[in-house]
Amino acid sequence: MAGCFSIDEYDNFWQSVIENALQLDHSPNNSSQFDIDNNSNAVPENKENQNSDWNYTTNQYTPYLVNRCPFNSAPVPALSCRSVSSNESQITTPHEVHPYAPGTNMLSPKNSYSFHSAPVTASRGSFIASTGNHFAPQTIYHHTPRPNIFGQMNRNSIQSAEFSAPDEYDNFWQSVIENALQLEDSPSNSLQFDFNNNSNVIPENNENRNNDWIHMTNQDAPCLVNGCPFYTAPVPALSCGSVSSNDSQSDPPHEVHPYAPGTNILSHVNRYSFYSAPVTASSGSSIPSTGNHTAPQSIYHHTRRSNIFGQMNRNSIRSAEFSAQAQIETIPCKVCGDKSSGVHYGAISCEGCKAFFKRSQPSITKYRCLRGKSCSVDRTTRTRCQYCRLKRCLESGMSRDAMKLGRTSKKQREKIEEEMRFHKVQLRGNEQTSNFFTCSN
Amino acid sequence: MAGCFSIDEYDNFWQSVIENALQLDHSPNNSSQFDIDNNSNAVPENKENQNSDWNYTTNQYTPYLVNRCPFNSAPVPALSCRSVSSNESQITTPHEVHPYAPGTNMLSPKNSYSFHSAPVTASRGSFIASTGNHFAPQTIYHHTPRPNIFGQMNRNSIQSAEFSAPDEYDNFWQSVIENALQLEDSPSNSLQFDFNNNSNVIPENNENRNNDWIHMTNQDAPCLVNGCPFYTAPVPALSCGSVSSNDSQSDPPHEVHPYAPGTNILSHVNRYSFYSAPVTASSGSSIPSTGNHTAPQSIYHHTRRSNIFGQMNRNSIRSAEFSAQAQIETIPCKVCGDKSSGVHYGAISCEGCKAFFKRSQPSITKYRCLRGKSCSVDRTTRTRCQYCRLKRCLESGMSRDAMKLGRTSKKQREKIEEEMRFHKVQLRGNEQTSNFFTCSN
DNA sequence: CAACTAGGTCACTAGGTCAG
DNA sequence: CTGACCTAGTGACCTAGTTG
Ligand SMILES: [Zn+2]
Ligand SMILES: [Zn+2]
Ligand SMILES: [Zn+2]
Ligand SMILES: [Zn+2]
Repeated sequence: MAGCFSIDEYDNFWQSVIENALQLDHSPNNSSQFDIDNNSNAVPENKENQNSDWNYTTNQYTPYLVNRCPFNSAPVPALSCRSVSSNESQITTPHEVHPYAPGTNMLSPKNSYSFHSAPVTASRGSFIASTGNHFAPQTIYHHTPRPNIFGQMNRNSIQSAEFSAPDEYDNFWQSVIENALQLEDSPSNSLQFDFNNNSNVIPENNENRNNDWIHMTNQDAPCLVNGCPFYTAPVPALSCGSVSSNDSQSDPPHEVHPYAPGTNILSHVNRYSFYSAPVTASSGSSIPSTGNHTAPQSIYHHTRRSNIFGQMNRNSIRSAEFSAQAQIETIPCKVCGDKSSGVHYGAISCEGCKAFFKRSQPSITKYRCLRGKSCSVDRTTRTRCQYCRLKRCLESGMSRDAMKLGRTSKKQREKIEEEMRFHKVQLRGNEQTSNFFTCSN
Repeated sequence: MAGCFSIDEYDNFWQSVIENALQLDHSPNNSSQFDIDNNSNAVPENKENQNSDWNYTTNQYTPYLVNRCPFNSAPVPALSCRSVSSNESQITTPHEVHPYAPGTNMLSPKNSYSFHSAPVTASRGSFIASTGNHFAPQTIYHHTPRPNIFGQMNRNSIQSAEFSAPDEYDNFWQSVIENALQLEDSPSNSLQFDFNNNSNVIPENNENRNNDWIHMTNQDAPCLVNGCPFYTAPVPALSCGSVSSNDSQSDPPHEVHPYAPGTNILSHVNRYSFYSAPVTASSGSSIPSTGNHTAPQSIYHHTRRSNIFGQMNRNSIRSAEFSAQAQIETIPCKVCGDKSSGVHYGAISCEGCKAFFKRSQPSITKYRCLRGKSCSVDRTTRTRCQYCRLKRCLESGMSRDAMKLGRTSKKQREKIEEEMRFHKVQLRGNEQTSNFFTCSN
């Protein structure tokens, strides 16, 4: 069993896997779809040159700027095999791009459809503060390119374009990966990826100190992006480099295998993301070192994984990634049914209703209903009748006297969790939110 | 030549400058304009008391709440000498406020016309996370007061009210400052402000590595707020306190002279603002240390300056500071292509289309197309066919249910900024937008 | 402490207004 | 009828401060 893979070794392994795959007869690049020279479907040069953003980046003849991407050698599809919906502001005539083609943001979060802001990185081996990687993920640059393809599309289009790739293409690469994982010299068969016999992971008791971490560091389900070829590949469990521990570290952290599943190498990394990310367990101390490393590898693991969601706050990360731990936000606003943000003035309510109730305090009388005092109050209609909105607030039990400060007590928490469970079921069970929120009338 | 000014020394210097100036015969406070006792133009007491915002804050008899402001002893004008435009929602009868009078927001950015956001600070010497100052600039509190004076005025009015002060008043204080700068014991004559012989500034080659920094750290034009009496005063180049170095520091950073030009003491500081700001030049290294400080003072200088614009990304900062700012208006109306004014009924649209859609609400059917229901709808033709205009509105997604109120969320903002960038490029690229957006029949 | 929320801010827009 | 201009709300986001 192999020991510890260096980044180069890891790279080389996957690189050769790809290269071998490209030789196969049934490889996509041997199809006419990828025959760029005989393809009129490519972005015309003159089009590209009209837009400086496109200049050197979307040139389909030199698609990959970076040599660390596993798709480095995979061909760019030039031939459209299905149509992509587009809107009026799309730069060129819409043309098909394979979701996993280099230059596309396969792994990127749905909401990071812009790469214009992606840091243009330096050369390999440099340190990029914004990502916290010692080895700058040059793939970021790699992915700077094609924003315009999706840039002006709406989310839904992006999503489908990204993730509902033609099966053939998907399956081909998926099987390439899967076969590779069987190889004896695969990283997955190395000690480094052997979680069961690895003392390098965060000790449970540490994890448990911070709820935020519990699921994030679950190393058994490394990649969250369904459809990613690395979805099933293992996360490295054994760190090769040393890590400094806190969330604001400025020194080069340890190496993280850029393609390790669970790390979202391809995503646009928001510079602010993690400095505010949840951190250490113990107060003032650094994270307990594991072996001769100062930080648990999984912190990095976490950090990288958060990338998937870009700049989110803790709660969002937690719920978005794992939604295992129920959040109060799953319970809709008792007044209008919008997403709640906690217990305000005694009722689970949204930011809007909270602020509305606050503003309404002094004079309940000043509002007047122009209809029958039974206007509907939901997310879209809530602003149409102040009287009825305030009525709903009061009916929901909002009151200045009911203000809740400080922590949620265990009893409260229990009650809330019960309700959350109910709403989860509701959500899964057919989105029929019904009139649960209509506790009044 | 004096050495390093402490904050107290810096304060005291300016305090005494002001105090001396107030003794001068031609000082404003010796004019009848500032004779509050014999002045009927002041805010009437009963008015003040009507609005809790005014209560204790705008009491003109005790105008300064803080003793660190250089204008602490400067009088509040009570007598109007020119008129201020006002609108009906203004709380009191409009009355003149001298732009540099205490209680006015002389130093505030033009777009911070509300001070509701100014953090109400603690006592001197405490640490305020939000500003990153060890010595909390209490003047923030000081300047919280008079929002209502300008509160409901539009930007233009504010701007003129703030910055086009009566010349006499301006000139008086300007010359006071200028004279003070000539004094031997002025901070400007101290080593601390001597940029030419100061190794503590960022070396040029470092600055130049990152274009973004070039202008920001230009120490020759320290204060951006035209009209500020410190406009011409120097920025300290030599740090007196120690600074921890990285961009995500959590410890109290060094002291920054609260009144140092370039520091925007009055602005509301968003906590995340700068931790991400300085992206270092050199690979793998932390921010170049300066002397025995770990961070270059000018980064702080920059940092502070960014405050003016709150939490913006690099590009925004740059453009906001040094050129006209990028606004949503760069994105044309989705209906007619005219200049948009925001998101109305769910679509980026112009004032005209907004109002048109509003008027069209009650009777959606009443319009009729006299041609083939495919009339062109642009800036000039939009009024020719109501039917087709409304059709375009609906196609653009305008709907009463899509109303967006309140602030733009970060995600929305990101999307908008992406589109703005796109349209900027289009604009630069020869304005031949032609019928680009009309690609879908 | 860590987990919460009241309250504050202020960037935004619906809807009103009124001169063309 | 149109649309430039204005303001009362609105609500996303933040932080001080409270509580278990
Ligand atoms: Zn609500
Ligand atoms: Zn009603
Ligand atoms: Zn329009
Ligand atoms: Zn028509």
